[in-house]
Amino acid sequence: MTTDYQPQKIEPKWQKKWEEDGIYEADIDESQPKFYALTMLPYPSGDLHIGHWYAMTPSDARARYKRMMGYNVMFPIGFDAFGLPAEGAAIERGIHPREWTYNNIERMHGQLRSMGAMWDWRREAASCDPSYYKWTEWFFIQLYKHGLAYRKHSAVNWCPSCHTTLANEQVWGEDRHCERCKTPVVQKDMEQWFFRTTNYADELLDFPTIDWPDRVRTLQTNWIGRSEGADVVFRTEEGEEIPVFTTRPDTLWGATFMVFAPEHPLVNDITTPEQKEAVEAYKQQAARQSEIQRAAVDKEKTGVFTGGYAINPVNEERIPIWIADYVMMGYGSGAIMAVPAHDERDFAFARKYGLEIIPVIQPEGMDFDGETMQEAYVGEGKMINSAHFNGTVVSNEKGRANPGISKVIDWLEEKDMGEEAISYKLRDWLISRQRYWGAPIPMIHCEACGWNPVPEEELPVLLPDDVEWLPTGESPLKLHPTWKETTCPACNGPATRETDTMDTFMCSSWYHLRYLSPEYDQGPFDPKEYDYWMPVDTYTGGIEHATMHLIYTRFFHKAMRDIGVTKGPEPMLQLRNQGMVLAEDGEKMSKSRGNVVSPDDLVEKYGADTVRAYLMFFARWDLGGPWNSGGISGTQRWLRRVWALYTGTNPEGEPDSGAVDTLRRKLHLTLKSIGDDFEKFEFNTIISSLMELLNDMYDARRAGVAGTEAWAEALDIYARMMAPASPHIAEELWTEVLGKPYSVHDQPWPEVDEAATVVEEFTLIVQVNGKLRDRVQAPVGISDEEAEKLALASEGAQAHTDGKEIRKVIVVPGRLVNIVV
RNA sequence: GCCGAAGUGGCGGAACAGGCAGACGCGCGCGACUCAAACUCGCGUUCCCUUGAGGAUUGUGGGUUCGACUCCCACCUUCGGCACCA
Repeated sequence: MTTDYQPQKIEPKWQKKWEEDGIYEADIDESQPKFYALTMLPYPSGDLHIGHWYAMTPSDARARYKRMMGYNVMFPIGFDAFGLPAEGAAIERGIHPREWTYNNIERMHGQLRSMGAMWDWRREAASCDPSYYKWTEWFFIQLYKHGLAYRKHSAVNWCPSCHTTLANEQVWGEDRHCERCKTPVVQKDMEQWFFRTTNYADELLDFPTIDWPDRVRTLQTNWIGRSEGADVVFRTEEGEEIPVFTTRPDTLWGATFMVFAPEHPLVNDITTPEQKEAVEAYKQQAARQSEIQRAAVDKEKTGVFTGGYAINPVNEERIPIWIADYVMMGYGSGAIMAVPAHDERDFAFARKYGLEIIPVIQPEGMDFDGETMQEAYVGEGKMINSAHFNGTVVSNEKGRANPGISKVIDWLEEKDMGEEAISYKLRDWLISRQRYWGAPIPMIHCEACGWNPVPEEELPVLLPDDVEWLPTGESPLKLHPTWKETTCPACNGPATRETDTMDTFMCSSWYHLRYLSPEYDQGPFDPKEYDYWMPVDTYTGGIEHATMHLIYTRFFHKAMRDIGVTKGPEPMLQLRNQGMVLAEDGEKMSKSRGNVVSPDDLVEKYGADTVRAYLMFFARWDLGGPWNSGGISGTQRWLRRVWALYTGTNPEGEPDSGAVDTLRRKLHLTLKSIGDDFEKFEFNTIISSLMELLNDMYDARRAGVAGTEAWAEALDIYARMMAPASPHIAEELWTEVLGKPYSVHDQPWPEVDEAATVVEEFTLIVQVNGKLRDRVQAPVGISDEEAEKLALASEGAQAHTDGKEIRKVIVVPGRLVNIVV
């Protein structure tokens, strides 16, 4: 009667039935604990690739496991559907971005269904849908009304290939390239919309209530880049204030010159006529350089004297002001006090240009001389050359924890020369994009009234359909003849709409909220759904979003909490990152390299259950690694053997003594470890445990266990344990082969029978000098003395202790005996 | 340069509150089934040698310990992130 395992037949059948029956539809149910399992939403590129499968199927398996554990689990899916590739298709092939996007979504629906995941399709959301971006616009207005969205003129990152500005987080790597298209960005002076992420810098550094990987916390912490120190006000000779930020106010007496960023607004005022030419030349060169990119990493410092002087407030010293491109306009105040004796960069600069070096911190037993110092001293010591602070101890601590720094800050504040200050590397989030396919920024500009938000009752500001793309790559919104013409909400006079759209990371900052109630039209989400489901319990996705999406979405949540829209400190309680599946050659998969692994082909050949299991099995989920096409036959064989075991004929015979206990013990130990592994996201060992148990079940069947109660129990539990990883075959075996009530996915996770795992005997390891010499069977609970006796008497021990003096015997109860000779 | 992660058979990987290294799988070898192949099944598979009561072995070198893949110190390699951040 044995038929072959035919996934191509069973899988579509069950997928259809599960969806028709709505078994994965999760609704509010106060009688059950809720579990919101979320996986990062895909961009509708048109093809679900193996990386999506690698990210999603273990997340699905774990959501299924949680469901069987008695949680009311919601596992939604949707599309991050705005973005540039759709416009690329429009330019290249003349297809409207909407059409291209929805065609792709349609195709990906099929692919997502082929996975056999427990998506609740009723909760699907696509960010490009007007019913969605209406609320993206609405959120913008809330941020604007609460002073968290603002417009400013500044130097911004421009991607010449995408024809748009980018946020700081979206510029990557040494060559400062666009995160999306890898083109090096250039600097442009533009007026743009920003969100005040920096208001939340300190709160974003705090991860008290969430279980997130250290790696992500570290990346975010470094990205936010908090430094403690002081703002100190220097002055020009004319009395103009020059605020500077320093982390080392204790070295103020060693400031022998100042350095301004070339773009610093005071440069023109302080430059003397004699220096004008040199300064102008340097400024131009610096501007050009930032455009060509600063190629050299360790390039030599350059700079030019402005001819101007500043007064150091602590000692009234007159010090020269230079400009140099190692000072950035975007950090601190764009000007620094230079203390060459105690800062490596300032030291290099001072030596090169022959500037004075005055040591002000000195460790015990040293006698620094500015003329002869070989390098900057950055360690601890006592203050010298610092007036009444001489002798003050300076430690290696940062900020207030350092007694020297702390005392100087107190004194500066007392004398009104400066104050304690904290500086961050984090910049405000630039959200304007000069693109068409994004959520419109719902703002209107009027010559008379300035900027005003579109009245909320007029939302959404819809994207116009009749648009044209020029080969220049410019946004069609700007070029549209009438779209931007409107009236001012304040004075009713003629006004123009903002033609920029929002960064798509704004859309993805709140998609987990739209999933709650994608049809809801009284607000971005139904508060009842929010109160039941939020926060997200488990969030899975790639590490590459550590300093982009994952910072933005935390900011968004906190800002909205302060505005009164969301609740609680954090949106996602637990985060786990999967690794990346590389191509078989160890390189990144890409169409141009031709090394892409297609999940569709694999599903067609092996079935979804095999692909799912292999993705869970072939690598550590958090690390990923190169694809190995050969290995998949192993998981395919496993499922075939499972099938054969359930559908084959069993040999006649009575069970061997002990075989039943052995099987039950293994069964329940496996059950226990699989549960632990699901909790810990260790998916590879889940599959290997199932394989191991299967081997033991074959052994048990050979030993005549088939037909016993324990055998029936094993078949029952095994099918349930497989259900999360390989849902289709589990259902077929459960419902059709075992004839149990549909559906296996509505069954509770089996309970571990602790009694079954108990053993009477164990293998006692006998070591001599830490080396394995024998193994003997011993009863559980054996006394240390008995164990020692047993070990000493063993053959292996005898051979290695013969004629030697036994110095010591260590007994580890229930494990081993180590004899030291 | 700074921060972080990872180094275990031919390969992917198991095992770490310190206690049998190499589970599970791929690959490979031998055998069974077959006219043959595929499938399937069984056995074997860390390395070395003088083949046995043998030795070595978890990137390298030290250390702690009766005992180290696991803890500590130093270093090497690979991969990610940041990069003149004052």
